[in-house]
Amino acid sequence: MDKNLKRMATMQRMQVTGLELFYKKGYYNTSVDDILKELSLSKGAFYYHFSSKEDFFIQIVENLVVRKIYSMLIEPIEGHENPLDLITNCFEDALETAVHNELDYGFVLSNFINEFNGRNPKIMKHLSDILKIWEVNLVSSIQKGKFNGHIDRHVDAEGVAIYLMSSYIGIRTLMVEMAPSARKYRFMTQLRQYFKSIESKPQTV
Amino acid sequence: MDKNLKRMATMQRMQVTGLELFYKKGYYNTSVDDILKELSLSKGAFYYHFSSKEDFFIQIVENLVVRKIYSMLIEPIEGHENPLDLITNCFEDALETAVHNELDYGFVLSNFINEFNGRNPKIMKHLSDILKIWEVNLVSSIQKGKFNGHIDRHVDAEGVAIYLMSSYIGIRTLMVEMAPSARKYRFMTQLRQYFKSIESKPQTV
DNA sequence: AAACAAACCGACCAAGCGGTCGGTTTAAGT
DNA sequence: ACTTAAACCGACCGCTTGGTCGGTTTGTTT
Repeated sequence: MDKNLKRMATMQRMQVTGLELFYKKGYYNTSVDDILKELSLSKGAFYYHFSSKEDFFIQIVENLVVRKIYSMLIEPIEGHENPLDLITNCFEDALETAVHNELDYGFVLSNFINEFNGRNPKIMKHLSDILKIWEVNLVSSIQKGKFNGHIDRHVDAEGVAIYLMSSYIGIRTLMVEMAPSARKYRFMTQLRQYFKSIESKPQTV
Repeated sequence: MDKNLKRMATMQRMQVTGLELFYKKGYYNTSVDDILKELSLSKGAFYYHFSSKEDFFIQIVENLVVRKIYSMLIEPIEGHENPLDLITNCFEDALETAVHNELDYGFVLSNFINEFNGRNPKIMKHLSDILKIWEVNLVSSIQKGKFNGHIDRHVDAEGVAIYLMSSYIGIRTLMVEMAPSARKYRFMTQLRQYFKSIESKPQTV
């Protein structure tokens, strides 16, 4: 596509373009030829590097999707500040990125989970693992917040994590469907409202 | 399948089976022949009743999906009681149904939105319409709650609706992926926490 | 029983799919 | 210059897909 991508190893280029198209059109609705056409490469090149379409996809998940989730949703909440602020900013940034991406097709991870759920257990396993990592990091962040006095000691960290993940997955679906900017704003306002209700109350004991 | 379904009009049977398979395996991953095999019918019968696979799907959405959303998510919140209670019970029931369905593949509507988003605008329009109906009903329910003194006058009804829809869509995705019962419980607990934060405070003026 | 249309059958088609394979190009080592 | 192997090409295979169509069955009307 670009001149500076010319030197990128063929395998890498295939994976990047593969993720682009799988994300845009879905796995089953994207053929190997679609990807190869985009890169002016042949079937031979593809099956020289990957043993199957499924294997190709799993490598994409392991390499590119994992990294995306880390940089967008995990690393931003890893500081020592108030977790509620970190999460608020993290979501704010992630959603803002989606708003400004005119070719947004939703949350990569939940899109794929939806597509493979009950259809391909092998791939589902890989996607579930990523989800688990996100969950674990959210939980430990919230627990840290409880310990540091930012979050009410009585709240269930697991519960908060599930609730946050749910709402994020959902808003990303809704933003794709219509009025992303307005929906993002409304979502963030309610998120702050919810956070206010679980932050530690000053008059404790 | 069942003896008592034998009298069901062929068109209806096709739609019911079609929805079953589309929901289970996805639209693109389900062939017309898959549906016909299940019913022991032929291509001729299918294309006598429907002009294309797409047309078939749209009729399924208009007939069956709409009704499902109405009975599961809209009618249960139509009473005159406290909307926060109505919505809580509505979500509780909807999620409990999912928990007890061992063959659960997530929220029909969001699954299809994910599959068709950016790929088939015509179908997307029909799905968006249903989402809009849900949103409108949630908003009016919440506004009623504000008027009747159940919900704090300062909350943004649109915002609450979007937040509720987001979280519901998300938790359905998460429940499909793992531990549905535990996740449902945690979700409902946090939902109640959130609702506590937007209910009308007794000491108002 | 003749007529007729609605409902249904199933062989068929072109196109597209994932995957294979014998052969060619490219580039580095000697 | 020769060898060797990695990288790549593209014709090809078997199979499935959505969709077509000439023909048969079924049920109702007269």
